[in-house]
Amino acid sequence: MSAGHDPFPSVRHDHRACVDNALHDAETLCAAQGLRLTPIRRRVLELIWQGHRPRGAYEILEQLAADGHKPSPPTVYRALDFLVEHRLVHRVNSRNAFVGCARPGDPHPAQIFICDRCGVAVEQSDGTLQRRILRNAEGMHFQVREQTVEIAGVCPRCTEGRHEA
Amino acid sequence: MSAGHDPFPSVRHDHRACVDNALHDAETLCAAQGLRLTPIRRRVLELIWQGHRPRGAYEILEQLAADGHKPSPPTVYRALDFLVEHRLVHRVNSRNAFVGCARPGDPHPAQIFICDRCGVAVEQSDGTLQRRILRNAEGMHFQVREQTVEIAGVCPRCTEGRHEA
DNA sequence: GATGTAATGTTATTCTATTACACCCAATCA
DNA sequence: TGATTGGGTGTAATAGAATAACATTACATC
Repeated sequence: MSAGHDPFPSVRHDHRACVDNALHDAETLCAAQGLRLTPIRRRVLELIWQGHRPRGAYEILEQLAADGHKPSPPTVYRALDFLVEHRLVHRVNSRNAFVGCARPGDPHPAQIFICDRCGVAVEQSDGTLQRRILRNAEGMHFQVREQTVEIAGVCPRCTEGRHEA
Repeated sequence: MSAGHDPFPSVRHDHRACVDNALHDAETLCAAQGLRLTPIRRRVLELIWQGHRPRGAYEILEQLAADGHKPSPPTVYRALDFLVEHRLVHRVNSRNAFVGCARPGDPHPAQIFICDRCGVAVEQSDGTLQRRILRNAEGMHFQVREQTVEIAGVCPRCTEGRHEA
């Protein structure tokens, strides 16, 4: 993995470590909160972390099928609901897809940058930006429940012409 | 329409004026740019403006059916594509729906606030917020193409207990 | 009228998500 | 013990959102 473009990872980098960390974090978090990281939930999380690009529910479903037994949609959506609810993954609304959360369990809303070319998504959590949104909401007496901030464009790696998709 | 909670309109307010303005603006804009506001496009825009709540494509389709002839999905999606492309309506990604644009033709990205209870959506265009996003993107050498900023919560009218849904 | 392009019509299909109901299993308690 | 309960999963059917591919029509221009 070459340097210089962090935090944008190469779409091809070896991220066994990412997966391992994510699973470890998830186990710690679930243990701490008395949540059940069942085999299905764990496997879905693992599959999502196979890359840094958001994955659709049916894409995950196909991958689960490769394990030998193809579950039906509700099974996958239930696992995803669990993972989203407990902040282990983010839903990417602009793509109807799901991506691993960089700060599992942390309730901070994130801004997600998604590359149109390689598909890699990276999250940020800019407190200033977030406070600005809350301030604007307050200004109109709007009570915020949830924020969706997604930015599509071209990541630094792809800008340089070495499209890695 | 009672005062005190602008810019959040009542879900029940009489907005013939909103619709009329929107259609008038659209006609002006299309004339100026040599675009064709065909009957279908015009009707779809009109239906979207029937309220301040985002509408799904199939909801629009049903309403078109009431006109006597039920078009097929591509027809509606094409009209929506046109309206979105020329900034007459916004796509609300978090709902897979469409809402009238308050500043038709203006290329400024908007932040959309959507009430969970009454469904009303209001847009804002905070330059400071937007610049902050662009700055963050620059910081990671990310070239922005499109921003999605959608905030879900409860609008002032619904907060007061007089849910208007 | 012939031509080229934009717009619409039509059919089928793909992708995304949920409803409703059955079943299993482990924890709890009468 | 066994009855109950609740969470998790299995299954079938369906709803909802979006697009592909191709045919046809409308319209401006030459």
